[in-house]
Amino acid sequence: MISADQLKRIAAWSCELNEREIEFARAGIVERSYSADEFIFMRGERFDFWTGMVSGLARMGIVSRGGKETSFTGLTTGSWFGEGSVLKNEPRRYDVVALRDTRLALMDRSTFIWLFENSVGFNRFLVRQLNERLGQFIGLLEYGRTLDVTARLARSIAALFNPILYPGLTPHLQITQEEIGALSGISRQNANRCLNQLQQEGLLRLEYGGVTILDLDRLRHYGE
DNA sequence: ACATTAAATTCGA
DNA sequence: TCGAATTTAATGT
Repeated sequence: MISADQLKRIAAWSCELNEREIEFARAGIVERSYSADEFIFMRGERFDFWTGMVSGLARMGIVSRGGKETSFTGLTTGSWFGEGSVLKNEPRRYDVVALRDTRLALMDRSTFIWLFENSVGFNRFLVRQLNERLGQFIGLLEYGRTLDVTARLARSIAALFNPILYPGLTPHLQITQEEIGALSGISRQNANRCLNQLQQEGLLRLEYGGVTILDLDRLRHYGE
C-alpha cells in the first residue's frame, strides 16, 4: 500500500482515475528494490504483478539458448509494463533485468483486473499504451537487418523518450554510455563512437554520465 | 586495453 | 563545514 501522493508521483495514468479508483489502485501497490544486474523476472516465470519503474533503469529482452542477448527496449522512470502477461494470466515471454539499482512499484493482479473492469480512465490509458508499444515493436522488425549500428543506437535512445510510454521525461537523461550500449546491444566502445557521431550531427548532446536529446524526431527516424 | 577526465568521497583543519 | 587530496567511475581513442 502506498500513499495517494506517492501514486500521483510514480504513475502518470493515475490522473485519469477518479477518487474511488485511486483508493483501489494505491491499496494494491507495493514497492520493491532491485540491485544492479538482478533479474526482475525471467522468461517463462509467473510474475503476477503489473509493474512501474519508480527509479532506476532496466532492460527488457530475451537471452537465447546460446547466451545471445536481444534487447527489446529499455525501461526508465515512469514506465509501466507487463500488462500483456497479467491480462492473459500467462507466464512472462521475456526477461527484465535491472541495469542499475532500481525501485519498482508492483500492482497485484486482482487490483489490475478490477481497474480494467471498472475504470474508464484506466482503459483509455491501457489502449494508448498498448497501441504505442505495438508501434514500437513494429519498428523493431526492420531493426537488425537494415539498420547500421548508429541507427540502432539512435532508435533505442529515441524509444526511451516516447512520451506515452515514458511520461514526464525531460530531454535530459542520466545514463552512462555503457548502459546505452547494453540497451542497444552493442559494446561500450561502439556506443561511444555512435554517440559522438550523433552529437556531431546535432541530434543530442553528451554530458558526463548523461545525454540531452536535441532532436527527438530525427533520432527516431535516423537511417531511413 | 589503456590514458584521460569528471565526479564522489575522505580527511584534516 | 570547507576545500584539498584521494579514490572511483565514465569517457575517448
